[in-house]
Amino acid sequence: MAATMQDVARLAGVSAKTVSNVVNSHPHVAEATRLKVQAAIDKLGYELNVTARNLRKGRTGLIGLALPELKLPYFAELADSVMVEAEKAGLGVLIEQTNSDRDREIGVLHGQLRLMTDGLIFSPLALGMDDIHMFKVDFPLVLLGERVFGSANDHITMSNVEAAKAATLHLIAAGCRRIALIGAHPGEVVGSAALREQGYRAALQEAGLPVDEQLVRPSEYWHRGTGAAATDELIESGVEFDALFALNDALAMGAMHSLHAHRIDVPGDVSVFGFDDIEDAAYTRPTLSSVSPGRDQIAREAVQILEARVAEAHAPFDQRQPVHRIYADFELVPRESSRRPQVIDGAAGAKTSPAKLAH
Amino acid sequence: MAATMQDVARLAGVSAKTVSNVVNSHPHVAEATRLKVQAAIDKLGYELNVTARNLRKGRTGLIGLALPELKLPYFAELADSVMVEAEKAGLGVLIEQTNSDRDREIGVLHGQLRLMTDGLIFSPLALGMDDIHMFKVDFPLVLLGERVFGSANDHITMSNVEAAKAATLHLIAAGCRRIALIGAHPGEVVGSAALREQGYRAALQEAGLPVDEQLVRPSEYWHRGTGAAATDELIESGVEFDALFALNDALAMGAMHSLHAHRIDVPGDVSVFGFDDIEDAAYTRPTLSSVSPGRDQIAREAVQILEARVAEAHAPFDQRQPVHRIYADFELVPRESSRRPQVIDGAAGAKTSPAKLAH
DNA sequence: CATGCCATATACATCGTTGAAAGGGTAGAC
DNA sequence: GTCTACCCTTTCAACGATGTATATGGCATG
Repeated sequence: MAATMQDVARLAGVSAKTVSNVVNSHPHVAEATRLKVQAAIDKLGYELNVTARNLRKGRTGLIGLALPELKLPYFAELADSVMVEAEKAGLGVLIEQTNSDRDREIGVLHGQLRLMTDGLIFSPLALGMDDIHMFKVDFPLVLLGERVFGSANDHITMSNVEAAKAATLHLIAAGCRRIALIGAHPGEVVGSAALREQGYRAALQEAGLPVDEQLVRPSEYWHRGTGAAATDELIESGVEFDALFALNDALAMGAMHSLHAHRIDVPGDVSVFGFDDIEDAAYTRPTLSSVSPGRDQIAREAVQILEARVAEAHAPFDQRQPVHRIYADFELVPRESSRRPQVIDGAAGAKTSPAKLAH
Repeated sequence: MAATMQDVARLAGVSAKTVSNVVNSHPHVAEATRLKVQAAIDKLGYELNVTARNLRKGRTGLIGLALPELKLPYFAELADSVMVEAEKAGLGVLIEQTNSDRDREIGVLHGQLRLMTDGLIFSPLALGMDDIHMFKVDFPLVLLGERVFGSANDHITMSNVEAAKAATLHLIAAGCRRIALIGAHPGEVVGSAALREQGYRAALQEAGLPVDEQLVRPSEYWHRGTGAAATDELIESGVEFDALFALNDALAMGAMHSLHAHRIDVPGDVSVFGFDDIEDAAYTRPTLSSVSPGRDQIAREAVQILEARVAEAHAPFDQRQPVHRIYADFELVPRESSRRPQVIDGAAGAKTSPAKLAH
């Protein structure tokens, strides 16, 4: 059986509380006592029982992170960033995958695991504006993404409209005139798809270009396979286009796959722009232009806000911070896939000095 | 303040233990009582305090998963599989990233987070045979990977030698005669690199082909960037080769990037075979042949063994299971990158019916 | 010399739950 | 009518740590 503080105390000839004081580097502990206790700890191989401490303190030192799927590179990278930030704050991260499933997303808010955490960072993909009441919970909750607006939760998102507009304008500046959109969610009002499409339309309008609805291609899921399928359909429909703006990088990668299979050259015949700037983007062929969404900033703010909420959970209501609503900065990262045809030089391109387009 | 069992008990007019019995679906609870208690629970919005239960039960219901980096697709997919398995067993997963850093890997075995878990699944990349004593710990620990053999821990790995041999033989069967190896770790005796290289050499020998040491290219890290760099060097060295066997898919993707930049056609001029069969492999251009390492099986066995160890932790020593040493099955997944030149048809290839080469 | 302060250490209750053991009641067996 | 058996429920004492209040002794202050 593992040793307890009592065991250590007995061996060191002090009280359990003194052992506790040593372990927690309490200020007023005599050096001699500290050494005695430390010796006893080492001898017994004592390890603090964190569960007992948690019970006493009413906190677990863990935060939850609920996201659709770790396999999706964007979320793997987000999880990475969140874990790095959490570690700085001395917190552990309990990850839950929702698979974008409605029931699982609800489960995240009420399940067993939730009870083991002090708070939750949640990136919903299935729950939306209609479910806003579900986010009224009595534990610290920070929402990420674009599914929900106007709830009473802290919320971190990015400037989707502006970012999509900037990406589209970049394609226009490169000479593209018939820019297809891959990954639309028709009928959606909020959500990444709707907002990015909005930015796309705004850019066309600003440039005085018409929107051809045939170029707006829906795709419910944003995976490589669906991106390839949507592009196949677009090509087979016979509609002309000279650029593709994919609403995320996975779609873009699938699209490039499809273009290649149809012997359409990127960027010679068609330029491609993605969204998320996942690490893969620098290694596709050709390298993929994309929008970098400020992942680190999102993770940092999310953890910091959550931490502050956990800390104030036991404070009087009137001392609490107002609800945060944060828009993370973005950057355009142009790479080979969106070069003007005449500028192609075939060189392998890593991230080129990105146009900083701070919000 | 959150309600406790006492509060519920008072409201329902029963004892706290009865509330506990209801919450835990204890067999002998009168239906009337159950309803009374349930009503009180609903009315108060009572939620079980998991920490208190954990303290009482001496278990946390969490397992640790220590891996190098979630951003590496292989580990993201592994984490996914582990979480799915853990959920089936009613366990949560606390992920820690080591970044292949020695101190961090040691920290994983002794840090704060470890104390919050019932056991650990650990895939070390920095610690090796010299550190075998470190794995002698008094909590359930399942090791993954090829860094350590012969320790007294449960250990799950794959048949690296056989898998690498099969992949190399596949290239040979496709007509390749000068097969370069990317990602070697010279001097290493165990570890994925050493074992896979061993399989590579075995295949060449079996086919009666000589090993040209100039074709064995080292690369300490197995990332896309290093794969590209190693391939650049290989090309610039002027050594002839007609195939590349990359020791993981990231290296392979980097290699294909480099080959493309040098206008070398895959598989026309050079065939490429990777290792790990990450999801990306089906979407590279050309699609990447790879070895599928039985990730799901690894995850399943790891969680099941760990769970069994946790369960028997309080059992007498003589009733414990012997140490497990499991070799997961693998499969070859040939795709476009290793087709014989004359067989190329340019079609987009998803996972083609893979040659099952069970171990 | 009395007073108060500070550093140090302790005793005790407590966080919220559950296992063990025991109590009360009803029903069927003899 | 008593006994046994079983169902349902309760009481009590943990699990292992820490906050609060308190005790002790030394030292400085007035």
